[in-house]
This record gives sequence, C-alpha cells and structure tokens, in this order.
Amino acid sequence: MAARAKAPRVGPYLCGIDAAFDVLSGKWKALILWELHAHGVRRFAELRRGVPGVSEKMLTQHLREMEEDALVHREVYAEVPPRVEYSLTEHGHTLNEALGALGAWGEERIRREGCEVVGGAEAVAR
Amino acid sequence: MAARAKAPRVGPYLCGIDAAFDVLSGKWKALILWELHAHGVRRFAELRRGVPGVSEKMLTQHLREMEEDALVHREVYAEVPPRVEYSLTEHGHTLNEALGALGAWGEERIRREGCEVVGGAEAVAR
DNA sequence: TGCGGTACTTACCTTTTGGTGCGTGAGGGG
DNA sequence: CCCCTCACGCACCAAAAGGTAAGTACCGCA
Repeated sequence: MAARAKAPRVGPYLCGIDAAFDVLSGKWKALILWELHAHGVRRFAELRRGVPGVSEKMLTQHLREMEEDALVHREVYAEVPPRVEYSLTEHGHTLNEALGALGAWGEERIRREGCEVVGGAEAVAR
Repeated sequence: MAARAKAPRVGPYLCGIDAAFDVLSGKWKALILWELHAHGVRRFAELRRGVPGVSEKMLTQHLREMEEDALVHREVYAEVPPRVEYSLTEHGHTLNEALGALGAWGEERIRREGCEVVGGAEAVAR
C-alpha cells in the first residue's frame, strides 16, 4: 500500500477515470475531501469527529496517501500539545470540483431510491 | 453482496458522492460503463474482450449489480447459442456524463505524473 | 468425434481492506 | 494524582473483494 504509487495495475492507467479512482480508492477518502473542502483547514481530531465512523488508523493512512498524491497539505507545528493542520492543495480543490457532477448524480439517485422504495430495479429502469 | 441494496453503511447515505461511489464500487465497473457507453450495445464475450484483464466471474457479478442498480439493461434471447445483450439505461448514460469531469481530472493527473516523475509530492503541490 | 464458442455458476483460495486495541510522551484539568 | 487529549505507530484480526479453475448444456465446424 505504501508502494501504491509504484504499482500500476496493468499499464500505467487505462483511462482518466481509472487514475481518478485510484487516487480516491478507500472508504473515507471522498468524505475527507469533502470535509476539508467544506472547512478549509482542519486538525486531525476535528476530521475524526467530522467523518463519523472512521478509525484513527484509517484516517492517518488515508491522509498520508492523499498527501503522497498531492491532494492535501500537511502542516506540523512542533508544539507541546502536538498540532497538525490539514488542508486541500490546488489539486485537491480541482478534484473536488470534478466530483461535483458525480455528487449531483448521487443525490438524484438517493431521491429516486427514496421514492421508489428500492428492490424494484425493474420498476426503476421502467 | 447480493443483498447490497438493503445494506446501507450507516445512515442511508452520507452524501451524493457516497451514493455514486456505492454504485460503482468494484474494480471494473467504471471500465464496463465506459465500454458500454462507447459501443452502445455489447454482448458478454465482447465486453470480456473489451475490458482487458477481467475474469468471467467478476464481469457477471458486476453486470448483475449494475443491473440491480438500474445502470445497465440486460436483454436475453432464448436462442440456441445463448445470446445476451447489454446496454446502458438512461441512468447509466447520465452517470457516464457525470463521470466526464472526473475523467478529465484524471487525465490531467496522468500528464502531471508523466512529467514530474512522481515522488516529489512537495514539488507538485508547490 | 473432438474442439471451440456462448453465457454463465459454483467452489475454493489469495489478496486487499478496514477495524481493534495498545503504547507513546508531555501538558492541562479535576 | 490520575486520567484525558493530541496525533499518531504498531501488531494482530476479520471481512470483503477479487482471482482461478472447473463444470453446464447446447451448437456449429472440421
């Protein structure tokens, strides 16, 4: 996992979607991105509270990977109670914007599901 | 896995991105979507050839899930050599369009990586 | 008559992913 | 005086995802 940057799946990538998905593969990455986008700058414990259900291990791991991928910026203050601040880089911001359309699609899907009670894929597809 | 439609992770969903990602979680789903989008209608074996590296099991599994999620339409012809044709539903098409921006972002990322040789996250983030 | 193709299903195995819980070391509050 | 907070690191474990290989029933082709 640490060597993910050097382990392409077959060729480097099959297409752009593939590359984008690689960067945010992980249960919580999109949520972290969103949280960071919404608040600008967040500390570790704030993110932990802002992303409900995430474990400390996963949060660190995902943050490190996103840092490697140049999506988030990590600022460490060598203070007595350790303080670390996370924020989005420019690439992080543009990724978030690219995610906008997908988010809208997802919300429409939630609406559909909410109305049609799920289970009737046939009915949804009409 | 078959009961995925009834197993929300914590609440129904945390946000739209979450819902969209749920629908295309799986190593090959995006590629299948793309392949179907590019060719309109494809048979099982055509998809198998069009998505390099996918196993038959995974292809069936993903196609079934995408059918459940109303992304693809499955047309079975009760003929002697079995024939099954897959195509995108309207929801599949709109999802693909929503994926467009993400794909563009990914391709830009590939370009960046190609130029900057990776490893210098600091240099990339600048 | 044996092989390849069509569209799967099933069983079994490996890899990957995520979760739990403990340790760290200094400061601040009850 | 004890425990809690911050921001992790490490070891171990469970679950899920994915891969491999085989079998199915039928056909056309050589």
